[in-house]
Amino acid sequence: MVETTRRREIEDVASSLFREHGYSGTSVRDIARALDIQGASLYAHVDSKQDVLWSIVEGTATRFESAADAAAASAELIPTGGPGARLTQLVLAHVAVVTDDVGRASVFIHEWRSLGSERRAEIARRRDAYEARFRSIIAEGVAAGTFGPMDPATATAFILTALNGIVAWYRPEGGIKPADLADAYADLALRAVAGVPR
Amino acid sequence: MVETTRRREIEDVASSLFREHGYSGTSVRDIARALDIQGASLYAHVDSKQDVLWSIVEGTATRFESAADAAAASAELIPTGGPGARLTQLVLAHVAVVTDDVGRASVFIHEWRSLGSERRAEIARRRDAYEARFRSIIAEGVAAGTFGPMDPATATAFILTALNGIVAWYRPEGGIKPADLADAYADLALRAVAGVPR
DNA sequence: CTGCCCGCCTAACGATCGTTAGGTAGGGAG
DNA sequence: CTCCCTACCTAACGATCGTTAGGCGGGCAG
Repeated sequence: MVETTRRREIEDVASSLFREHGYSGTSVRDIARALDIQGASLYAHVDSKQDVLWSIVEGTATRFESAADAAAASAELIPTGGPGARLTQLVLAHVAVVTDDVGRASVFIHEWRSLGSERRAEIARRRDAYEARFRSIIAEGVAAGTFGPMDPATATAFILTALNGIVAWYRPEGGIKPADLADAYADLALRAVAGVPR
Repeated sequence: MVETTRRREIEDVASSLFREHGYSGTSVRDIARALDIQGASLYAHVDSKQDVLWSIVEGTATRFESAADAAAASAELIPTGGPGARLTQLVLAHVAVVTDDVGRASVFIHEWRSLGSERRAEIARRRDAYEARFRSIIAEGVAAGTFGPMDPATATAFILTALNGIVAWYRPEGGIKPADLADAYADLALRAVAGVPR
């Protein structure tokens, strides 16, 4: 069950259907119809409908984690890289992953609850760890006086849900360049946590 | 089809089930089981499953609109009420509606796509109008130099999705007081758009 | 006491769900 | 030419979907 091209096409159309109608709201025959084949023919390429969801969710989780790793590594290279620079890199990386494939990102963000309990637990754990990257940077900035004062967990929730909210409105054909969006969102996120002269 | 107590109970359990499993992922028999009655018995109180979704979504839309009206009226009374004060009132009002009934808010935010096309179009129109309240205040602040510089539409998307993201993590029993959350989110939103000394 | 209405019941309908079984056309390899 | 494998097909399965029809008990009004 390890195809390359056809399997990829299946996950592509499944992503956009899952994004639009949800996992439960999309039938196997819906996915097949988008590929101009019969519903039962899909089972030559996938084990089950859950299998398709898992591939999309797990693959996207890995892409987010890899991008965050790369962002942390690149922030390490900045000589003056305090919490502000590190948070900026993390936000830029997150937005890039989202805009690179909005369908898959949307499914990862919203449809992971439809997974079976063991797989759902794994994703929950990895999401917590991912969120902790943001939270610890913000906590560090608050402790150093660069940010805040504020509750790091609340600020993390605010920023991360704003970034994930991109999937609710962003359309690649809409004319907004991904890099511009990432820069704008990094500015907004940074200002939200930055210490303010009151 | 205008019950008071039983109908309300039905929409309450439907809200939490729709929130957890989505509209498509929740069956009429699931809703009935939570009320300890048979699936078919629900039809003594509602016209259809879509009817339940519509009641929840339409009622919640109205609550958001009313709260925003009240927020605008209260901001009017503040003598020094510039865009900052008006945006603060709007954010406080929005967060209050969300925390007052997270289940209904979550369904309104995520499940309106499952409505029929005419009703979906109505909600889309009302959401656009609601979003425009935020956008015009931000645009005004940017024009006055109080905010920005930034694109008001992008900033609106950032803030509004952050506020709506509350439904993804907030649990009333979690110990966070709604008023504290609203204050913290208003601070974060205001700082995000505030002009920054760079 | 009688009758009615309200809230729930059981039974069933046609449609659609995810999935399996078994078959077939066609192209590339020997 | 033959064989096989890939990619698809038709047909069907049991389960579950939203919804309708018709019945039944119990409390309230007359």
